[in-house]
Amino acid sequence: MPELPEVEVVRRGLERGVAGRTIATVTVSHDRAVRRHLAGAGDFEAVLRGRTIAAVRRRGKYLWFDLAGRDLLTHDRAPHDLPTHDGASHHGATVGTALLGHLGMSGQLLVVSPVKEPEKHLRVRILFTDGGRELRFVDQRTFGGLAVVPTVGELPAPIAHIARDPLDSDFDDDAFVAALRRRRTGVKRALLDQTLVSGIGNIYADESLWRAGVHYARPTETLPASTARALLAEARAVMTDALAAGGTSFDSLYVSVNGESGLFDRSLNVYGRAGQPCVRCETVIVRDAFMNRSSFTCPGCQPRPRRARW
DNA sequence: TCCGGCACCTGTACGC
DNA sequence: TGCGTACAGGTGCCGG
Repeated sequence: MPELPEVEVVRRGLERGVAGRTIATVTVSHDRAVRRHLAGAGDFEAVLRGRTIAAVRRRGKYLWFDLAGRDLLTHDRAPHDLPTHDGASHHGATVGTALLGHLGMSGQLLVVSPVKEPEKHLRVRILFTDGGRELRFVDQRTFGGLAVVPTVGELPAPIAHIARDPLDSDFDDDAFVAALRRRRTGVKRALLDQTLVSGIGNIYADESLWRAGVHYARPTETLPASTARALLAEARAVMTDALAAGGTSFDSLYVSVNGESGLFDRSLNVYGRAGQPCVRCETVIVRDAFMNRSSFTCPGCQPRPRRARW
């Protein structure tokens, strides 16, 4: 499942593979892949033609391509008419255009030869004017998607609410610790809230909690600041390690732009290890149902709080 | 405003 | 063999 380290690996590959190139044609073969592009698939294909990719950027698990050149989105409408996620206007702000993407559960952005056979779940194909390798969005479960959106300031408008991630140099540790302790929820639910801290998904939430010795159902308001700070440090460490290993992969659903899988799954200590002994204390790892998914914990290292909350 | 539950998807594994 | 069901889970929406 692509979380921050996996998305960053993909971003770096895309930066090398498509930055500076101009889009020739776009083909959408599954409308759901562009469902966030409200004007529809035909418009999506049309507005991208002739645009040059200036840079490939990321916040949390979102990726976007900054588009240079003429600004089709602002051509016919004044900047203050541009919609945002909350309906707010941004009169006077710097407005640009970006191709925004999210990999969802199973999305892949591949840079491949135009003569390569189409993948079974190929959803969007982007060809470039130089005739070189093309960009493909492949997504089995179609939780991911692409959209052409306005950028306001440094961010695409639809993701203005996404918090910085722990690997971002401008991430504010003190503000995070304070905000986490103000919440009235379970600590894992808070870690998965992308408006509080971005980039953490189910795998790295479980790994971070295990490293910090905190149970996922620990109420946030009972966390001492020192524990909250330690948890953040572990989240940062586990994602840094995963990034260095090229990301985590359990199967072929997560791959880099070259189609290669990461190796970090060999380094996971608790996620997916139900029934196996904890590498730290040898207590058997357990799996609990949580938020319609799974939580893996070591009952020895991460005792369940008396007052659990999730 | 904050919090929790759930729909959205498809391929795979497993039990009967 | 074939069918039904559980499971994987990030995000956004909606109701309380």
